[in-house]
Amino acid sequence: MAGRPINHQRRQELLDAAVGFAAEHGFAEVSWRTVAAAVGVSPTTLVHHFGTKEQMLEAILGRLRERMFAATRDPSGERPGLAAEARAAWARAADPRREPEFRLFFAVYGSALQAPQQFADFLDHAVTYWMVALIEAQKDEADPATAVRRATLVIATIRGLLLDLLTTGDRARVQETAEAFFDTLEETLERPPIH
Amino acid sequence: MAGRPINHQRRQELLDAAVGFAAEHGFAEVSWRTVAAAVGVSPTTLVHHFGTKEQMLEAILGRLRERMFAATRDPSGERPGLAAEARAAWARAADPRREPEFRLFFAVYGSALQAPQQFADFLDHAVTYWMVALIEAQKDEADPATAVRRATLVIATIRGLLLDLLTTGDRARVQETAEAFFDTLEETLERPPIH
DNA sequence: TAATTCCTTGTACGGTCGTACTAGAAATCG
DNA sequence: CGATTTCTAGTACGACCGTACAAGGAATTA
Repeated sequence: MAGRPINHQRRQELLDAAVGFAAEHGFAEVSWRTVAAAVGVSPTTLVHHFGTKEQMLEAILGRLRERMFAATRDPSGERPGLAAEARAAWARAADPRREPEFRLFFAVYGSALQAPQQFADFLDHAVTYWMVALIEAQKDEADPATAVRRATLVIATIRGLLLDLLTTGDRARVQETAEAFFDTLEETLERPPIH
Repeated sequence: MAGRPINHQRRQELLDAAVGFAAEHGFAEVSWRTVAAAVGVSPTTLVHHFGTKEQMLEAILGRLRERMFAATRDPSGERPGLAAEARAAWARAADPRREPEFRLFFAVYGSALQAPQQFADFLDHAVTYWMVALIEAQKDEADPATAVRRATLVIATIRGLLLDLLTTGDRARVQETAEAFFDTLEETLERPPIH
């Protein structure tokens, strides 16, 4: 009765390859034929696994979002303090090997047409995650309002510095700025203001 | 001898219309035919004024960059203090009416293929401008190194917050964070650290 | 007025795009 | 083995793309 089983792993392989191609050549270059040629399969094979091109783009975006979220989250699950965690997140994101990925991420980020809801959700998740981290960091004086503001500021700063890092040729300038920011963040959290 | 004079104003009109279309529909939708249909002229007319499509895209990017730089700079030329200036820059950039423009700006920002040098230069100009403003703000204790870091941080923060503003549905959260950031920036500049 | 140059338009060509259709090879179950 | 479903590949079709070419109307100078 039942025929050949569906090979889910095969789809993941093709998806990873498609993400790699998109990160390297940009979204504008993504087509059935170009991706197929780069991967080494027939265009029809990609159509068979993804359905339509829009579905393939959504799949690429979804996987890209997963990687971005994994990059900004501490994989160990430990909470050595907010400043340290922010520092680690920066170090992970500022990895030059991730540059093509982040380029593609930001390119899609600004686009109003490419699945904006997905990225809005992604951003909200990031804010929530950091807000929780911030509240846990300063356990006693947990003011939700300032925690949200600080989480928003940390995320925005890291993101803005990453944009700078992708654009400028002076990586050292951005790197030093990031370290200085984390230093002041550490001081602020260790010595909370009186008022 | 001489024939009909070149109408430079006509090109600017078409360019403005093209920028408006690109900001509204995104770069992916820009083609001779689509822009021509939106503007109300023949595709051949656009070809005549811009030459090739790549040149038209460059013209659009150049004009977009001009608007972005004008938006982040104080048109009055006065220097009421860095924090006030940063506040004004934020107010100008966070204008909801500019949202399509900024969307397009960030969409191109991350792209590695679309004239990256232009945007690298743009960023360097912005850093230089803010650095000068910072040094002038704290005239006596002018440390170039920290001035550059602070300029980088201010730019990155504003840019990151703008990205957040374009993505999230909670504008108030971002707005409050921005105001809090400018407050602390003001305090930091008025009361420089001892060390 | 005649010549010259710019502005605008229509048409046509080669190329790439997404997608549908057909068909053979591979793998699983009765 | 035979039936059934998945995987892969080839082909073809209509649509849009950027660009080149030809031609008529508009504006300026000699």
